[in-house]
Amino acid sequence: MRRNRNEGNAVGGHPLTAQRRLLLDLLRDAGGHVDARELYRRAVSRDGSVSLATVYRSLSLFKRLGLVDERRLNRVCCCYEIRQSPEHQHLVCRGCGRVIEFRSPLIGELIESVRREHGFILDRAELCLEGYCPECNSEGHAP
Amino acid sequence: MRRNRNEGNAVGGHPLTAQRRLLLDLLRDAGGHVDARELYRRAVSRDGSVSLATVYRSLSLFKRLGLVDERRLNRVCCCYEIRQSPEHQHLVCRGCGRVIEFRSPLIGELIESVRREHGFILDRAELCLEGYCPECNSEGHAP
DNA sequence: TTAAGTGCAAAGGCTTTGCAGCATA
DNA sequence: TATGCTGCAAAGCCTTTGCACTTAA
Repeated sequence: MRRNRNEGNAVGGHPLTAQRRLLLDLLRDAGGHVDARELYRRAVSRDGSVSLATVYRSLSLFKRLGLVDERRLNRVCCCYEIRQSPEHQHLVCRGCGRVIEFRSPLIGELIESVRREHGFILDRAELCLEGYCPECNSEGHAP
Repeated sequence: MRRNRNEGNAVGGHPLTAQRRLLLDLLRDAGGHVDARELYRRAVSRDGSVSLATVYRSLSLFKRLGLVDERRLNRVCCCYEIRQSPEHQHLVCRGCGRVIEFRSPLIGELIESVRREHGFILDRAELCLEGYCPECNSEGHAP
């Protein structure tokens, strides 16, 4: 893919090239939990000439601009997701591998209590809960 | 280091070799937050012939046996720590990099609420809070 | 012309694995 | 002897980086 003309909107002062637009679209469609490799695969299937380096560089830019969040949902690699309005956390099922998003007011309370007790100003809270979902529990997949 | 005679206690049915004993000692002394590379450096300084492969293999064994916990405190590598009685979580300062352990009853409440609302049985909760500690805040290191 | 984005390939860093040798039972 | 641990080296992955080319202002 040769770089196309700036496609209208810029992102944080950086031109929205065709590659960046494609990657942002894919991230939006994915609705979260895509790793760089998978994003690259999807990008290539739409445009065979996108490079993996551009995927990483774009993700790095999106992170800096606060457009996407980087999460560690497994041991090996990072997952990326479009930043959404409500703060949310993840539940990972060790049995079937699926990831569920959830929200809880307790997270906010926790952050506030840490600020009160330790004087920390927090700008990022990442909570990863692992266990077994109801289905895997009932089917005896849990150990 | 040639393998020494089993030094008394076995760990989970596996012999406590000199290497494993050394690594467990170092993990205990470290009191948490050591990555594999650092553990390897410390091990080598006490015994020049320990290999990095043994460090990883031992850590993997310790994890399986539940002796150590693996944490992701930064983007790059894992940290390991001896499993301690009280559940605790980590506060990471983005300014000076120091890591503070803390406990909160809210974590337990959170796990219970997830069980109630989603039916998940959780066996691992990893919370990583990032921000700026009081010192870095007052010195203006925070952005 | 200048600054910045891209693709390609190579390199970097962390982790795992294959293999042969040796120790323990 | 048989099993399992170790060191060494190589390979595997994920991610970053150097370079030359191209594009847009």
